[in-house]
Amino acid sequence: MPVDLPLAPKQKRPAGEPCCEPVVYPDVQREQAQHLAAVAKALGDPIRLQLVDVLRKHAGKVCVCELVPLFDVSQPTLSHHLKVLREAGIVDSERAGLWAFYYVVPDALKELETWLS
Amino acid sequence: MPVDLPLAPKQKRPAGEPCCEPVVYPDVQREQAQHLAAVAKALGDPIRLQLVDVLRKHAGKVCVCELVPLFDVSQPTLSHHLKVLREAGIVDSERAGLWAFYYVVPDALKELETWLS
DNA sequence: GTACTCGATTGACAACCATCTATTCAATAG
DNA sequence: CTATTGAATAGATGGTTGTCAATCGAGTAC
Repeated sequence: MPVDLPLAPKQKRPAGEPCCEPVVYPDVQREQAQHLAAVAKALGDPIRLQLVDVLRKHAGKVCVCELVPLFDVSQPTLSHHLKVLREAGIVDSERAGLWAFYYVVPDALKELETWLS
Repeated sequence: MPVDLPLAPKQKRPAGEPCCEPVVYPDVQREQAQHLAAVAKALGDPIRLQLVDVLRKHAGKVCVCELVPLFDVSQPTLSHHLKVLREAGIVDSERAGLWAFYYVVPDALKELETWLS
């Protein structure tokens, strides 16, 4: 994840010259940044963040019917948020008859946590 | 941050009754979730995440003129992203003559990191 | 079978977002 | 003073997002 920008202070510079040479950003990092940002983006809604919070607290699988009454949004809206989290790879679901049970994918948040620390 | 959902399995239930009682979500947590989500949202763009990454790697303050050539976006667009990060409390800036130097606010990401772990 | 229930999907709509070009503002250089 | 420069702002635009009401599909209960 390191970048190694050649970061000269450049307090003063000659008038006509450019301020600094363009630095190539490694593509590997760019891809990882895209993934990290995608996870962060999925967490960037209060309802989704609380959903993840609830699911993580109850380490097991949680029925959607338990989740809906926790929030002041309609059932389709909550279903949409769960879909966003699923597509970001943060949660997954399992059906049992009529019910759907959601859970946090193990280590799905680890990469972001590592980057943050 | 704990939630303490009374999470009964509810494998089967009588037909007419509701699936589960509504559970009150503590308002304290709701506010914290809003803050955490705001920080995550600001990180939810690849360019902004890479900006934070660059600024964190170079523990000092970095001139905007160093940052612009790193990305394939115009200078106003980058300025916009820096503003978003500033308004989320993640970075701050300091002017020295014509130049503006940005840096990551110490511990700005700590709350999110703690929540993630 | 019919009636009902849970959850996902669809379609619509307003709000927001990332991006650009053009401009402005402040500071420096001459 | 004027010209130039680094960065922020304004305005426009196409795309995305959060939300809801309505509907659908699959499973269950009778």
